[in-house]
Amino acid sequence: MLGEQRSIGRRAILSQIRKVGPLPRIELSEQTGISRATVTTITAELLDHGLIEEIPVEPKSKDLKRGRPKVDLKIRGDIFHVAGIKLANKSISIGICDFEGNLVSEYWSALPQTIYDEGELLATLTAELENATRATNLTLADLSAVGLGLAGIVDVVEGVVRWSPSLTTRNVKLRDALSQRLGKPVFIDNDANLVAKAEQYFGRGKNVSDFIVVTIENGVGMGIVLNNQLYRGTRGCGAEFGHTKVHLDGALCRCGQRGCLEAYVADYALLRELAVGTDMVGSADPAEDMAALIEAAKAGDKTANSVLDRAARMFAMGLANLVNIFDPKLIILSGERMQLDFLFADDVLASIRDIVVQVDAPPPEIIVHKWGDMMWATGAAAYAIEGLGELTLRELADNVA
Amino acid sequence: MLGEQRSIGRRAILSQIRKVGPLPRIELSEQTGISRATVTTITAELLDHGLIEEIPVEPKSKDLKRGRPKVDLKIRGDIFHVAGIKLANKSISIGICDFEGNLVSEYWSALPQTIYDEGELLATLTAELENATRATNLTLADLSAVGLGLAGIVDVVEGVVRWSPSLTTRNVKLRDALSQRLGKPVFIDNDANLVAKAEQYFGRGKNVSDFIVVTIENGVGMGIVLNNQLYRGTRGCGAEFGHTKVHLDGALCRCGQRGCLEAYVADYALLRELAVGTDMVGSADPAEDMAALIEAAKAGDKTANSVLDRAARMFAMGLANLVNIFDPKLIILSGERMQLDFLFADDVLASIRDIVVQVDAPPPEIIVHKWGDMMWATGAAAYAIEGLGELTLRELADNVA
DNA sequence: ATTTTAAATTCGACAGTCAAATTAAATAAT
DNA sequence: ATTATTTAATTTGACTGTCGAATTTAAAAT
Repeated sequence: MLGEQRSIGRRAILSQIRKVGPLPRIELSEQTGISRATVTTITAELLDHGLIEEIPVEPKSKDLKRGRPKVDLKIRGDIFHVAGIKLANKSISIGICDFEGNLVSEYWSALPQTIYDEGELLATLTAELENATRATNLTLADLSAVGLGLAGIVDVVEGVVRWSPSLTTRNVKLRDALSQRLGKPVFIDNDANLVAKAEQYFGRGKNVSDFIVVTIENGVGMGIVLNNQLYRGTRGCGAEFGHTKVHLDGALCRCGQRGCLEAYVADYALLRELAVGTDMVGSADPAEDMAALIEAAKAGDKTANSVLDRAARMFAMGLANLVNIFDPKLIILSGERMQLDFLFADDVLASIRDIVVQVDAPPPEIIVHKWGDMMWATGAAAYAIEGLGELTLRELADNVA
Repeated sequence: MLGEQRSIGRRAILSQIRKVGPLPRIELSEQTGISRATVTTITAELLDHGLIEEIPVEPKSKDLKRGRPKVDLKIRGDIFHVAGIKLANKSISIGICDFEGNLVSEYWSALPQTIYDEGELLATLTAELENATRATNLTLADLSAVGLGLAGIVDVVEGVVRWSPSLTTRNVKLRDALSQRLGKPVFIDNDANLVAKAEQYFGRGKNVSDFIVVTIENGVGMGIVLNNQLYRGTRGCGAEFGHTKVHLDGALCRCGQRGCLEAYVADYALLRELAVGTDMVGSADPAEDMAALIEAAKAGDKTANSVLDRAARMFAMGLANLVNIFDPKLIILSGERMQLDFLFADDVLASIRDIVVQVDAPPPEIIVHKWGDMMWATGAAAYAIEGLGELTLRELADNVA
């Protein structure tokens, strides 16, 4: 209980500065409800520790006013650098951000393997991190923290990967192992959650307290933000949107079960339908086949349209269920795969409105947000920034005490 | 920010006393992390205002120990009495509780109408409340607050019933209207949420921070407790579990849409299947028909079993989706309708385990909790108690300030 | 009676917030 | 140029509230 109150204030002020960008103390006071006096003392502390900085001048804003000019405060970007890593199926992407969240450097690399044992993965991650820093004027030692996202089931509290398609063994204590190896704090999470983090920090969820992010990559992922924080189930395996059942004894899913949403909307689900009775597919590359499918549909091919149509309707049904369960303010469909545009078509989104319980209030906003390849890594970096900020604040509290 | 810290302490201590029953100050201190000194001052305040009381003696516990004996503190039941009202389709039940949560009196009455305009409903509620108090040695004036639950979509923050099958008009400001009429605070909510409240305060969710309650009455309802508090969507229309879609273009639901879970598991859904091609149903009373259906199934009738079987599997699928989305620690199937036992059969619950994403951690516990008729009203009363406690604490803070 | 033990209270130090007064830094007026 | 005005930020002093340590209280053990 001791020193707790000040910690709350510090956290409130720091996160407010991060959220609404450069702003003067007086507005901080108004927005947080903390008195000017206290804002002064807290910001002095944060300045002292280098977490924030005053912006030299404010070049003469809109209208010239008299009185002592405001002094803007902002997060000091150059105090820390962090790396965000997204480990994908056969590739890895790494983004290096400063503490303000500016992407300083991007790195992408193909990987020879898809599945690793713990030692191999640690070695690979370390090596690729070094590669990524080489492209900048930084070294590995300059990074203050690392965020890592990978597919699978991740116990965030313990830092353990319960299961991942990228790992040969279960229950790998990846966070601590990597942290020890790198000599700096590491934060790991499921990759769908990282997209939610990216949206929350840098994207369309920036000032929204409750929203849901649905991603389509290979599978269908989901991140839930409630009350400004990521909701993870009790075992870290909630939010398995792709494996919610949309049909009793339905189509077979990669996971071995039947009727999963994923088994109706993922690449493989669409392509296997075409495998019988058409010659539309057959190249070795699924991406190529998907392109052919979409092309055919656009050209008016009835079979192709039928396949895509059902997928879209199943997807709409899944989304409608999310609305019925969560009644969120906002759903963000986030991803980079343009070829899945058909799932995000306006009429799909419109049809959701019809299969949702009706109220007088406006239905939740559903928006499509297309990101580049770096989105995932950015989310991982956001997670590292958040964790690092928390660590630093705690350290600060201990120092003062 | 002023006086806030003390408020936090007060709330923590009061709710801890309520949660773990009579306990001495020293344990309060340990459990809340608040120092003994502060516990003394806060409990003194609460005692002063009559919210809690010391239990005269603790008759000599297990082993005789020396030292100053502990003095247990408990919520003072007789300081307040509240009524909880559940407005059902053609009946109303009212429970009167003391501030400790003890059910002092139960009342049930059939209603002549199912749907009311605002004035009629207010009059009915007031009249029935008076009837309910008549059975006790209390009068309406002795009630300090009233909780009311009814089916429909309720905006809890504004106290407005957006829509209800019991009301002829939409957007009725029921809370304030009833509050004004009765001259005491009123709290209203959706009835499924009230069951969750009942479980949280008096039932199986007592010391669980995150759980989901599914109720089967006429429809299928759900209440979600996350982080110790009820989750309501942004428009107060989340948690519509009964209207999540389990089949694309599926069975027609009462709500006019297709494929709702309710359209597969509710009474009317089962009976309408039997209406064609069997003579199993046909009495005027659905309850009687349901009994006949279940009887036939037990006797081995293939059609009856087929009907019940599909309903059970659909129900399991819906529950599995909840698990996949929320990954809760606990799901409580709460209700009184024994005739729906088939939905709660062990093999149904077991089958859920198979259609849920597998992890090493144990799957969520799914328990069946059968309550009596008063459950709903008890939940409404719990809501009133909670709200009243909050009001009283706020008042206390203002008085001191 | 006296000692021992443990709960509860009291006391004084300290942390932290805030309103009000003061200082700082700019423009406007003379 | 100098003074007045205006507004942001800081400083000051009062006050709230928490906590550890010392003290008091109420019992059993000696």
